[in-house]
Amino acid sequence: MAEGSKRQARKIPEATVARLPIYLRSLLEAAGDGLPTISSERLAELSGFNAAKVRKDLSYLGSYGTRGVGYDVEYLQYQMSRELGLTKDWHVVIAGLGNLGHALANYGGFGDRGFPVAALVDADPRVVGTDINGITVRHIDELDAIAAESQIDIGIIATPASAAQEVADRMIAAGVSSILNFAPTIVSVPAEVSLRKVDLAVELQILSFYQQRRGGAGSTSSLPPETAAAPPAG
Amino acid sequence: MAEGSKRQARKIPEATVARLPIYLRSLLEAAGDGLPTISSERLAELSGFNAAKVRKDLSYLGSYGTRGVGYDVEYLQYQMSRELGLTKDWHVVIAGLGNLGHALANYGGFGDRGFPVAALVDADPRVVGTDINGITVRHIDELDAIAAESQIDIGIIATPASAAQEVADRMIAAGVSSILNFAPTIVSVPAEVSLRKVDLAVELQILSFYQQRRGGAGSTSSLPPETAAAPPAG
DNA sequence: CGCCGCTTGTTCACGTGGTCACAAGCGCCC
DNA sequence: GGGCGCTTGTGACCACGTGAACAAGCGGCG
Ligand SMILES: NC(=O)c1ccc[n+]([C@@H]2O[C@H](COP(=O)([O-])OP(=O)(O)OC[C@H]3O[C@@H](n4cnc5c(N)ncnc54)[C@H](O)[C@@H]3O)[C@@H](O)[C@H]2O)c1
Ligand SMILES: NC(=O)c1ccc[n+]([C@@H]2O[C@H](COP(=O)([O-])OP(=O)(O)OC[C@H]3O[C@@H](n4cnc5c(N)ncnc54)[C@H](O)[C@@H]3O)[C@@H](O)[C@H]2O)c1
Repeated sequence: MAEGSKRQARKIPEATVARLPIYLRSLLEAAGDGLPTISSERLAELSGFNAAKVRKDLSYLGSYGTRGVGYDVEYLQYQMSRELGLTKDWHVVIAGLGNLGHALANYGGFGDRGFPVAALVDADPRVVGTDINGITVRHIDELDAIAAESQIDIGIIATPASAAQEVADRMIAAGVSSILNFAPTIVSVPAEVSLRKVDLAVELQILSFYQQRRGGAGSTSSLPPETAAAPPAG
Repeated sequence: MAEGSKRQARKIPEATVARLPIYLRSLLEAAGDGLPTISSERLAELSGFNAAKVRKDLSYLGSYGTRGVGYDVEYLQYQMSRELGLTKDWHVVIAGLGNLGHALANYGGFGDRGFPVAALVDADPRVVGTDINGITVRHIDELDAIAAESQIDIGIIATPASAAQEVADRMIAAGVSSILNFAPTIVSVPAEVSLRKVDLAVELQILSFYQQRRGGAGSTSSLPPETAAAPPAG
């Protein structure tokens, strides 16, 4: 790790990191339209942010733009992919093949974009052994063996909340250091493991909060157009 | 400030609003254990934040704690539910009954907690008319009629990205003012509509970024335990 | 009835993130 | 080759969110 020579040590703000994938997707769209370069203003339109933020975010990656012209779409795409670590495949394991796990396993959008599903695991003997999208579900006890067979980078938790912490612990023990949790519960992980969560119920309740504030309680169908109190439309 | 009769005018920070549902879930857990009161410290443990933040967040709701004792679990639960607008049911429509839409429609966790699925809509004639979890899928063209029959509060978009904007527009035209978007694309809505998005690909790419920074590129199985660079474990 | 320990509610200092504005720099055209 | 318009990159400023620290206040105990 003692590289030193590269001034790679730029620390990119967390908020910026979260926007990079959106920029990348917008660039893909622009490339599809055949545009050779793109301005920060146009990129802002496509990605839903404002131009100043776009420029500042991109400046963290380096000075890849040309004043008076804009950014070279293909080159910026490459640099951003590299920064996001998308030049290699990241192997994903999905734990819990119920409603949600099935949908995720059948979804083609992962493998397409550098996140191939490498394994599926469940604890239910009725599920273990079945095939989903060409992959055989194995027992979660085999997780260490699975990780030994092929590198597993990312674990997705789609089990009931009660099992989430245990599943996370097992993943970490098997060497997984990035986890995406769909179960509605708090999962604790050591500092060197990344954890992100997607929580449906939380999202709905946040929507509920702002809708109530707006007075959208349903009984009146006439909306007073004066009541502007809806922040989460960013 | 023209005082205003209600002191309801407290503006709760957006970041706090996003944590309220987590607190509420933690309170539910505490109530299940039969605890009459809970301290900010204990609530912080359960919800995964720190005690100072918990106290500050709760103070936005009002002074519902007792110094030297803590917060009355049941009362705080009630106040928080009221603030989040959970004292009434919010009717949900799901658009797009593919992989993901099916999983969502079959999921029991919504109705349980005040978000009953009131309708399902799709554009594919092969899907329209089928029953999912006891609800018949209708054509998206009927959205206005559906909204006229029964109030629809929240729309969930689970269609391909290419259809997301159009579906959102139709929902808004039908009077829906809160939308949750699962499609990986930018959707624009007027200011008086709340929009939140859940984007799987973005989450995976964020994980990829931090894992690469940590040097977890897979070829070397020996992880230098010194490289701590994994913020998203909040 | 007064003291004491415990926990809240709030204040303050700090860091992060967002917005604005503008000089620097590039390409193009005359 | 010089000027000119356009767009980047960045520095300054402001708003928001976070974390620590502490006085205020409650209940209980002697
Ligand atoms: N289905 C949805 O649309 C949806 C929406 C939001 C959140 N969620 C959350 O996602 C999670 C999964 O939801 P679901 O509807 O698919 O649930 P589900 O009950 O249909 O499936 C859960 C699966 O996990 C397996 N499992 C249980 N314990 C396990 C363990 N210890 N190790 C490995 N596998 C185990 C079960 O065998 C089952 O196959 C839940 O936490 C749920 O709250 C689901
Ligand atoms: N399946 C997953 O696990 C998953 C994960 C992440 C993101 N997503 C995203 O969620 C969305 C849905 O994914 P999916 O796998 O369910 O796709 P899918 O193709 O299986 O289903 C899409 C459904 O939407 C319907 N539809 C198409 N156009 C429509 C329109 N104009 N109005 C109403 N309905 C319409 C289709 O008939 C189909 O039933 C996609 O945008 C996808 O990228 C899915």
